[in-house]
Amino acid sequence: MLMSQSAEPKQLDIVLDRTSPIPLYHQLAHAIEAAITAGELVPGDRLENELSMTSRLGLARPTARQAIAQLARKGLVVRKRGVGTQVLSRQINRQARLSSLYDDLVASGRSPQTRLLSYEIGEARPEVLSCGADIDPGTNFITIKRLRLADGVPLAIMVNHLPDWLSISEADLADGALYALLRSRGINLRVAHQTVSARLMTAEECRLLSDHQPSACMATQRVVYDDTGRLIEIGRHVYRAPHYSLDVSLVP
Amino acid sequence: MLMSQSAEPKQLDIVLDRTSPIPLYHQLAHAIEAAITAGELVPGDRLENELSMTSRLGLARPTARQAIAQLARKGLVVRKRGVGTQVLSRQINRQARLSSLYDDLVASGRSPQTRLLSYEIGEARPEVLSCGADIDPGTNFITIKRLRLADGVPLAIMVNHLPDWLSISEADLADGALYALLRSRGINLRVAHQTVSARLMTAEECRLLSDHQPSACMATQRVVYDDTGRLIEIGRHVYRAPHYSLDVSLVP
DNA sequence: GAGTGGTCTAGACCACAAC
DNA sequence: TTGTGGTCTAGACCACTCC
Repeated sequence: MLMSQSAEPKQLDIVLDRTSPIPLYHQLAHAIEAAITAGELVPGDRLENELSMTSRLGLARPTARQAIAQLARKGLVVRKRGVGTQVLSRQINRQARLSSLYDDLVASGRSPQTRLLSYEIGEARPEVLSCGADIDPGTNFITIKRLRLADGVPLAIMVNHLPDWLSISEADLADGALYALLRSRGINLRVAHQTVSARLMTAEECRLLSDHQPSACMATQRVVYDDTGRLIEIGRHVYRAPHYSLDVSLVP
Repeated sequence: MLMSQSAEPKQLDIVLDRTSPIPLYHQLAHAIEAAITAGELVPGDRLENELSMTSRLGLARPTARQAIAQLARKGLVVRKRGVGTQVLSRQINRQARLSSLYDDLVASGRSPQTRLLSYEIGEARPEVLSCGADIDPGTNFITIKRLRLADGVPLAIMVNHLPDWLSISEADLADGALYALLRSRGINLRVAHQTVSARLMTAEECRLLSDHQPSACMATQRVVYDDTGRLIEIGRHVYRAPHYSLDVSLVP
């Protein structure tokens, strides 16, 4: 039912600004994506073909192809030789994001708080060196331990190790959103490797998370780099099980 | 330390086969990737620049760009305007795969077994309809429940729902590798959405997994499509906590 | 200023799908 | 046979980085 052929491709009302510093292929991709998310194009609809689109918009074919290829990589459309380009179901379009728990809580309308439990600077600890990243042994790391609460309820214990050239101070951590802080410093988080496992809480975790009986928790470890390959963060987080689930989109 | 500039870009010994049906940009990307994984290019090395590479190999620039852009998207190299293209650390190159537990066990040298607990065909159950995928209510689904063991030890309980047009029979499931089976039918698994959470086992899970005391488990739910947007599988799996961890690479 | 990648053009020919 | 996307060429100009 998804791939029912609509007989006629839909022409979109697209306006390109050639004076803008934004690349044309990006403007085009954005316009098509907007039409899809706005429901102007629904799953199964066929896009206007490349030749028609390029002549109508006054573009060269490779420019339009670059835009559409981007959407195909994102899983918004499928391209089939001899057939055309079709819009895919919105359900499969969610992308894996490198989001923080803080952002997730804000997005879901809850009010997160953060309590800084400890802040230390020192040489890389064994658990940092053993995380799989290649680390210059001389590098100093800032180690922070924080408790995250949502609407007053303890949710997670977060231990983060950050290279000290980032110069993150205790004051920087006051408002709690570590990834927002990094982004504001012009760091583009690029690729992360994350391991997730489940286990019973330790007694200390139980105490910090105000659980009276030991229950299950989710333990994550992530290694985050920036787009130039610099190691930015190693995080070991423990989440109260019933209060948190991890959403991941996999692209094989 | 990672981004130390090597003064001289390294010229690779690349042979392209213009009679091959494999696209030139793909041959080139593969050759460069092979040089990186073989250690011929090490992290921090600079790639030969585009103009030199294209004139040396007799290619047009867009062709070479397409190859290098592919590697940049995979996180193998970084490109910087005015600087060049550098090889990134191998540590961050692991990609999220849509792998099955079966493949993972084989890869780690253990011998997986699968026991089929139940096999039913019927209309979509509520838990299928509520999974977030848009499903034609009339579609029939095959529901299978399996127990996965590694070296004789129960590891996971797996419940899968598959649309019946796939015509998966009980016999098909004998050797256990569901994803391998799907691939052999020419289905390209494309995008999945997966939710992971931790909780305590239920009594029945405890019994099936031969755990005498209730312990933590990891529960995953994944929705899998193919590259044309067809719904292929909905899976709800429960893993014994200490025996399994999920590896995920995130690309924001 | 020299060297790099980023964008864009205006074509060409081919492979595949549908009719 | 016609229409579609897939690949490829041979250039052009621009923006950024480093010296």
